[in-house]
Amino acid sequence: MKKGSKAAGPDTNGIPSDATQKDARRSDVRRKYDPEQTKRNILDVATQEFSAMGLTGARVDAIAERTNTTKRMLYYYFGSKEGLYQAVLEKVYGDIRALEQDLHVSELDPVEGMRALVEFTFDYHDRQRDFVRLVTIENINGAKYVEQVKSFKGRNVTVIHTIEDLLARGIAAGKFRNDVDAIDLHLLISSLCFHRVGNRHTFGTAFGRDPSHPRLRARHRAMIVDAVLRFVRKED
Amino acid sequence: MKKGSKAAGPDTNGIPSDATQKDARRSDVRRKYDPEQTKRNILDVATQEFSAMGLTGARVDAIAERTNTTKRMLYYYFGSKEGLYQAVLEKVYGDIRALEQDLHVSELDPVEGMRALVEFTFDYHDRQRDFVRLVTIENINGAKYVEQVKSFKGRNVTVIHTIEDLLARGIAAGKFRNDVDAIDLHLLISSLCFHRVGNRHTFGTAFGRDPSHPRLRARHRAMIVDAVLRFVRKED
Amino acid sequence: MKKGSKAAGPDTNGIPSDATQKDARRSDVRRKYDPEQTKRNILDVATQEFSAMGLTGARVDAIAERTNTTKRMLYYYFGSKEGLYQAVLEKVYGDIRALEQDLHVSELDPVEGMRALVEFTFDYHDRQRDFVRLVTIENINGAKYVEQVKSFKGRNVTVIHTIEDLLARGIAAGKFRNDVDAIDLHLLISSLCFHRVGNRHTFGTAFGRDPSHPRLRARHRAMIVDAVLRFVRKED
Amino acid sequence: MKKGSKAAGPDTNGIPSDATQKDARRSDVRRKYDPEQTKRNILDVATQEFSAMGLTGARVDAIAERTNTTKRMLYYYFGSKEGLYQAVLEKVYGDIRALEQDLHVSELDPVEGMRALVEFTFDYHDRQRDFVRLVTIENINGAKYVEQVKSFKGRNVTVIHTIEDLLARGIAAGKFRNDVDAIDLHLLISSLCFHRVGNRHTFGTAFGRDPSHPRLRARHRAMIVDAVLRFVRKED
DNA sequence: TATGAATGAGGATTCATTCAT
DNA sequence: TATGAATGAATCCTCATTCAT
Repeated sequence: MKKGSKAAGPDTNGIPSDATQKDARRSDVRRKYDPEQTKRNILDVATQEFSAMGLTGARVDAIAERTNTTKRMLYYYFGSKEGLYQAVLEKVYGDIRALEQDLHVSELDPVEGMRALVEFTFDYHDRQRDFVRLVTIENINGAKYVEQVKSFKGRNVTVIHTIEDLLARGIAAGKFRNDVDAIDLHLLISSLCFHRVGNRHTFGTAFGRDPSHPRLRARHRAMIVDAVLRFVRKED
Repeated sequence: MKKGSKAAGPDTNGIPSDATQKDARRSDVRRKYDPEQTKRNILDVATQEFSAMGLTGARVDAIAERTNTTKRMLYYYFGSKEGLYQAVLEKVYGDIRALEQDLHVSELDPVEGMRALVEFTFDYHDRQRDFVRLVTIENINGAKYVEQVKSFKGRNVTVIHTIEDLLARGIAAGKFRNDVDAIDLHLLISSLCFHRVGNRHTFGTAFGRDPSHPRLRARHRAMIVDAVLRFVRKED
Repeated sequence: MKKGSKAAGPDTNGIPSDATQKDARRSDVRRKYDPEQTKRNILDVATQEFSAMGLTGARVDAIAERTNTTKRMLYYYFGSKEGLYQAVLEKVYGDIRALEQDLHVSELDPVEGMRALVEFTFDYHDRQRDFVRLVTIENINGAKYVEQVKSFKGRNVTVIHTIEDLLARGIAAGKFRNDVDAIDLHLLISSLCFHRVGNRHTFGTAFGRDPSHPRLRARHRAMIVDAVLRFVRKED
Repeated sequence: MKKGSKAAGPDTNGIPSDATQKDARRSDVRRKYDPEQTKRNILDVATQEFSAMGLTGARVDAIAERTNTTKRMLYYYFGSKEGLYQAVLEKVYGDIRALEQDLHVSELDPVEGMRALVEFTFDYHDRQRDFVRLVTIENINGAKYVEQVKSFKGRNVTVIHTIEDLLARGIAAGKFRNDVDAIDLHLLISSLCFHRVGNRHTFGTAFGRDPSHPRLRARHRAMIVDAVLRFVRKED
């Protein structure tokens, strides 16, 4: 009984993975030799498998099987299972970074900007489960692989700058307290957005509530925004 | 050469694991056949290995090697790798439950009680990394095994009761707002306490800060208490 | 078409290998659990395969197949293909060393002692083709593995001592010249005994003569003894 | 990571290989399509790889990588790995043959001629390590491929003729004994010249002496000449 | 209760070679 | 003539588990 070769894996339970195969086929013409497509296809399937099964749990055979190509190509392009895993991390971190470009928080008033940032963070984690899971998996690996991902550090620097800017403007406007560290605040926001996604299975089992249910989701979103704004607000 | 047989594993980086082997030898007399001791010994080693490597990453051979006994005994007592993993979960959830008994929050004033609860939750997660890791791992497994752990559901019910009591008394005392759901609040507290431990590796890599450093630890503790209290406080 | 799984391999052409399987079965009772026998059996088969195919050419599957046990045991006892190869080297060097003990050259008159040493060296190389081949293979590997073989260095020291003793006594007796270095002489003797075995295939192809044919063998033996004695003899 | 792709391989330890790549580029004009140059380039690289790693140990990918062209060309010109190996043998045997033309032993007095022949043989083996290694490798292959090399047999016939001529003239001059077989003598000379090169790694490991060191080299050369002359000399 | 030996099924990786352009 | 992409068949190795004592 090959565990990894079944269609889904433990975590996907019905909800389609973020990495859709649609992308891999977007060109109308299905050319036979298309390295970019081949790589993308492998990467998408691998993202699913690694995020569903972890690094050790993932099966190279299972990945290859769901690919349009063969196992050999996986090694041809990515060298090893670990190389493929790293490429997945790279892609996933690149994706979130690209999205964050569109958030023009600096143009908003500090309170609204903070709200927008939290909502974006919330929405991103809520939707990009693969991302959340891969981060979780990296922490089990002791962040061994993410260290080598170029887009990783850069991404975090950007976020901190955004938060620093918001805090500074909020303080200047007399809205925010002046004793909050930007990195600490980022940790706080991340915690709130990450945990309910990453640990939703134990949460669901414990309380019979699926935190990804739309109603709960909306409530959590509001709660988290509220909690963050209360936290940074200057009290008289 | 053998990956799993090295003393530590990816996550322990210097800090001794919670499951010390000392416990397994606490009786002065080393009797020749002591099933209970044997089982405890296996369980302690397994806790380290599973929490360090994950379910799929853990190696039965590696566990057996660091045990005072042989691999056969592991199967004799726990039936299979999964059985052993489940026994580890069972033990770990039992431990936290035992500790929570000592928290007599109901005897404190609601604000102080809330502070005490948050601090307890913070300290527990901060110290019991194995617990945090195993919860993480369970979420990668889709909470498949924790569902069968008896002490699991009970534990959560207790926590919610504690929070409901605190909220009710805080509302009655005019200190807490009355629109907070107990389970949501539990999730919020958990998020803040869990994330910084569970994801400390990626956090450390991203920001060059180790969240388990004493100074940072103290600041986080205060911040989280502050954030929770601000969140539940009734505003005029 | 599995190259390595055919009974013999390129070099054995009909002549039984030195490592007979007979040894592995010498106890009348074929016990089911006999680690020593299992190891010996694997080692014997591996000696054949490695000496016939080289380190890279040898196939672990082929070795396992001709064994009384499974491939897994090979890894159980020897860890890896390279580990097994090294164990083979160890055994083969141990064998020759054991044999050399029986040569009591020091009890003979220097000329007769030298003759005996050369004849022994000749006979050993002539018979132990596996040894010769494995040395050859090691030289292709850059002597990478033999360096770690304990019995290797010791063996060579012994030979040099023997030669030094013979030379000294021969010089004292006015029979040998006094300008011969022992290691150089050892190299000379080895060259003559080794080459005709190690390179007998190209030699056979080139001249249509099989140097292992009994008649040729005897002539070579006499020639080599003659050449060595002429080389060391003191001329008037 | 890729074993075979490193510049050298196990045996070259610092000393440049005989098959320099310079040759492949000797024409000033680098024409775009130059089949001869491409072939020569492949052959040179292949000589290095095969002589360093053996037939099974050599990697087609490694060869292709160090080539100015692609793997496909390798198959285009040589058909298969074995075909390429055979072409390398062919080239290497052609080289030695060409050199031997320059030795005009027949014009020398028999003793001097014999000395010249031995010195030439010594020098050739000493310098052409690739040749020595490839012969060694062929013997591991059971001389399977060299049999099909045209220049092979011819070369050997020539050498024997030379030796026969020297012996005959030496006997006629009363300098050489008359009971030496030309092929046996060739074997003896080859042994002495070949062994110290082919087995220099195990020799070096065993005695801490590198036989290719200039001082040792000179001494060996003299010793071998001496040994051969003593062997053929007519005694009174 | 305890143990070293043994194993089948699977798992990652590499190989020489061929295809489409 | 030349090339990057693609591949099936091995090849080495590991895993959780069971057997015989």
